[in-house]
Amino acid sequence: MTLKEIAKEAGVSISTVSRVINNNSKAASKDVQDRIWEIVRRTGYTPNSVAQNLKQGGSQTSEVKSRSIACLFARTSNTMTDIFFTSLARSIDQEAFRHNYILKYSFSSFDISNPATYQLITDNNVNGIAVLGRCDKQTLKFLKQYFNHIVYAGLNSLDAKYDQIICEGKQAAITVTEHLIHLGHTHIGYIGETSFEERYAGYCQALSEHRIPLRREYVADVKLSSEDGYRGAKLLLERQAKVTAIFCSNDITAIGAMHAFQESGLHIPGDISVISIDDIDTAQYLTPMLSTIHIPTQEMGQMAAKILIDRIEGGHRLPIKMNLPFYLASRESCARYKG
Amino acid sequence: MTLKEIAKEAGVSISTVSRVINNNSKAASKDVQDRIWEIVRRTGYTPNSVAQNLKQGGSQTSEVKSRSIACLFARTSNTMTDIFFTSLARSIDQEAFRHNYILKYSFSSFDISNPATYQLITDNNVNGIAVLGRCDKQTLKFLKQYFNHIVYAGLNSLDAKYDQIICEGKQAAITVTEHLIHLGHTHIGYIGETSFEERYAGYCQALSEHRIPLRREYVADVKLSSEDGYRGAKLLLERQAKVTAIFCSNDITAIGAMHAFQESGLHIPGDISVISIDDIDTAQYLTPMLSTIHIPTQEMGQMAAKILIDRIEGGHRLPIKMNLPFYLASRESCARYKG
DNA sequence: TTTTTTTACGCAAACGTTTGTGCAAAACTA
DNA sequence: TAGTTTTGCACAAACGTTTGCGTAAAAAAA
Repeated sequence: MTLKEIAKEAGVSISTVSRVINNNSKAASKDVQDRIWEIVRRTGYTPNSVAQNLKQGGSQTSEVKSRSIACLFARTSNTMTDIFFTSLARSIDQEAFRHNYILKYSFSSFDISNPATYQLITDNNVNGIAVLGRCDKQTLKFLKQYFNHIVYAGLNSLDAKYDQIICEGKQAAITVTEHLIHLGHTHIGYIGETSFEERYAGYCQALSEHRIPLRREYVADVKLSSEDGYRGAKLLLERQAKVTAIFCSNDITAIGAMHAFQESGLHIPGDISVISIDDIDTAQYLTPMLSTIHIPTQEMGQMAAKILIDRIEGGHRLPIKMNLPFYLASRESCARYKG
Repeated sequence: MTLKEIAKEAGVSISTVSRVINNNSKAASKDVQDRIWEIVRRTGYTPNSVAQNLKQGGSQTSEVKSRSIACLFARTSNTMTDIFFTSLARSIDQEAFRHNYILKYSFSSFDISNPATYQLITDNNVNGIAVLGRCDKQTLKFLKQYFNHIVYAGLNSLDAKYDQIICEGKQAAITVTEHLIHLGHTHIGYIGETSFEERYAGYCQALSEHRIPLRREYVADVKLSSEDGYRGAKLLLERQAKVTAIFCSNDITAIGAMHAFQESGLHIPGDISVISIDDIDTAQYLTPMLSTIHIPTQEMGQMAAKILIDRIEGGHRLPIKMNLPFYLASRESCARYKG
């Protein structure tokens, strides 16, 4: 069904049909309006959004009513199975829904050779993008060329010129590490990523501020899956690192690490304390219940979507940097050091 | 940049530019071609996909080269944080990528009042859709009107007229239940969804085939989060159900259930065996390691994408029903009944 | 040299919309 | 009744493409 066909059937011109459907105001007589709407309903006509967009938007970076946004995952790793990013994206989706926006392209890792990314960039139907996770300046600069509106959401701060929703990963790491220190631990291990990693930086800083030497053999540089956590813990065990507490980059990694320790007969938290960051849904149902930092992914995604949509609709304002608070969910996996 | 501008600058007609860029064959003289490509490169021209699509596709259900597909989540619950669906979708994304297809609209739950769904349906840029998870006939029928190509992926079979990739959830449930029975258990509980649920049906059937009465008080009808699993287990404990083994709908639920049991001082598998379905990454790193059914989500997603793309490109053939095998990952959480 | 084929390119229509302009007829005003 | 405003609608241009058709010039064949 097209406007043309409706027009023919109703015996009016295309423009009249278009006006009736869009303005639905007094662009036509009651009689004509009724006739048109009847046909629309009967035939189940829906406007061809492609044509609409062509007509309205025109040039590539359009500002038109496609009312859609995209999520881009900054890290090339297996982000889509990473619960942190998934719930962030999901929350963005939900909030967008409330504003009658839609989220497409929610899978694409940023990779210009990836057709999804390419199509995303050249597709003038996307009004703005949310960049999720650690992202370097070059990439952001590049994206800025193609998208009028960008909001970043993640664990580390950016240049002040970008809209950003952050929950300070470094601070969280410091909080975690100090929690262990306050419990009397001084031999604190780290399992997770280290390079360009805020959480590792926080770990180092907290140790240094408390005059605790950073020992290379206490650090297992691994990726962030359960398997990696398991391997990381095994590595520390093999090295016979005399750690009494472990800080894992995230909960998933912690699950793997805890298993490795328990497998070796160590008791958590009796023999070794474990703590991490994320607070995924299952964290409080593990045995022992995992102490972790709660990151408000729900709120972060919500704010990211809100700001993005606000930018799209409200024109330009000064960039916002929004800091959302985390909190320590102290549960069973950490105990006071009894030396 | 538009064809028009390029044409003007190169001193040729629009059609020539279009032909050069698309056919890149001998539609123009070497000289003209070079001139055009130089301008294209210099200005970074990219064709306006909206206009392309309008021209080519035309009507709503187009068959054109947008090379994009969509995922639709059949269940309205929190599917996007459900690891099972996430990894399915992710696998589809990866496979699509290999074929130079892209996956957009990966979040949308099927809900016609949801603008994402609406836009998805009226957006003629999507060549086909993959429906993930339990889906009733009416919905499929409805979708069939709007999409030329549909493939279903999930745990239960459909009418033979649809392309479908399935891993028999009912069979998996039977296998799980029989595994418990073979271990000597006769008082077997169930935690998870029951209505229209293949897994529950399998549980019932297995019990019945082995002449074990189905007891209502052994069944906790809950949703599928960890919290629900926890509550389900608590419920059984409160009822003082004398179960010696529990079958949970999925791993996430099982994590919550295990925690509830352990919290009550029960030992797994010493006092109670727990088994479930999914085999998520963390399952083997839990303590105790979770016995579960491994569902080949990776392969399922891959096949779904393959078939969908094949349909899009190869025209119509007879519908395929593909059954992928599961296997029992027997780990620590189940033990022989010692009565 | 003439005829035929090929090459190289332009013209214009079409895809389904939106929207400015124009013009009759109907409804007011004087 | 004549003049003015309003209403109701059609015409046509435009958005950026693709593509069938036409044709002049160049190349090949006769």
